[in-house]
Amino acid sequence: MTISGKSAFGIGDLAATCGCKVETVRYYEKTGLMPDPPRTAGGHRVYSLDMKKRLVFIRRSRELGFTIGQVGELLSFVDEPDHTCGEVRGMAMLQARAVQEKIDDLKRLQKALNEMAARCKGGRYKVEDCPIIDALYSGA
Amino acid sequence: MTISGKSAFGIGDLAATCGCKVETVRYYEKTGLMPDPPRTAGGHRVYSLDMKKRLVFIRRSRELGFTIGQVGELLSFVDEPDHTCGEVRGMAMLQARAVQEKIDDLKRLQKALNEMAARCKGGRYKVEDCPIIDALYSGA
DNA sequence: ATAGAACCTGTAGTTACTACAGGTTCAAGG
DNA sequence: CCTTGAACCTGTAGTAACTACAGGTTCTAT
Repeated sequence: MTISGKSAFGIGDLAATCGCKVETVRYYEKTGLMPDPPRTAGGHRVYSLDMKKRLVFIRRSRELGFTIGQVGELLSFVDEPDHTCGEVRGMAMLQARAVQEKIDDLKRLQKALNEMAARCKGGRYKVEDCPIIDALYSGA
Repeated sequence: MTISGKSAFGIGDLAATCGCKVETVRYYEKTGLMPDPPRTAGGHRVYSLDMKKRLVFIRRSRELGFTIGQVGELLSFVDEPDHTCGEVRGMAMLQARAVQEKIDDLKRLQKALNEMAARCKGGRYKVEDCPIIDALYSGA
């Protein structure tokens, strides 16, 4: 709290406000996503608002399905703004398409689950007729 | 190929037609998702069409984001048809609720991705002006 | 001044695979 | 029938992205 006159906080506060674990922050540091922060005399990490922003960006990107490597790519756009907006957009759209596919698959599975629940009222079903299996088997 | 007069194949063919690795099939066997298959005199695994169906189901379920444990639950519907109707129905509906939650999460993610991608025309803007980066970066 | 919360490093565990290493079996050609 | 090389076997170790200790130090509040 005394390295900078401005807002500065420890790793615990940083993690808490960003909704992740302290260990995760250190992990991001080890993998290079987060830079080595300044330390107190005793060795405690001290973070600035910019670092908090960066961690928020990393966490949200991860939630959106980007890998650590992809987040690193995105951050390289920030750290070295030599790339176009289109490159970043391309990554997001690729991710959006994958997400849509997951949604479609899940909808089919849910339909099958509901069908099966309905069929269970009657009595026994055979494996060959199982609508769950069938829902996911189509395509191979 | 000679254990049964019907269609039977080795682990390599099974994996290939299901789009996964041989090691993955053995891993599923180790974790109990796939049953121990019959073997040739020399110890090679021999698979039937039913086993292929099961593996396809597992792979697709995993792609949908179910954990190994959850896939096991889903498969228990197939493996243990001696459950009472109420039991099976309850489990199916529980799974359906989990599926719905997944769908909701994914829809939320996709909305965010699409919104952000839409705001970015994909042109030659520099990254400082990229709305995707901006949207994620200024989240908190 | 001191209790105890928060921090430090480092290692090991988790999930769901994936990649060898070193040896055995199978199926096809000669 | 015999050989050869692809495919198989077991078992261990590595990967991503965390997560959880263990054992020790620092910070903060009373």
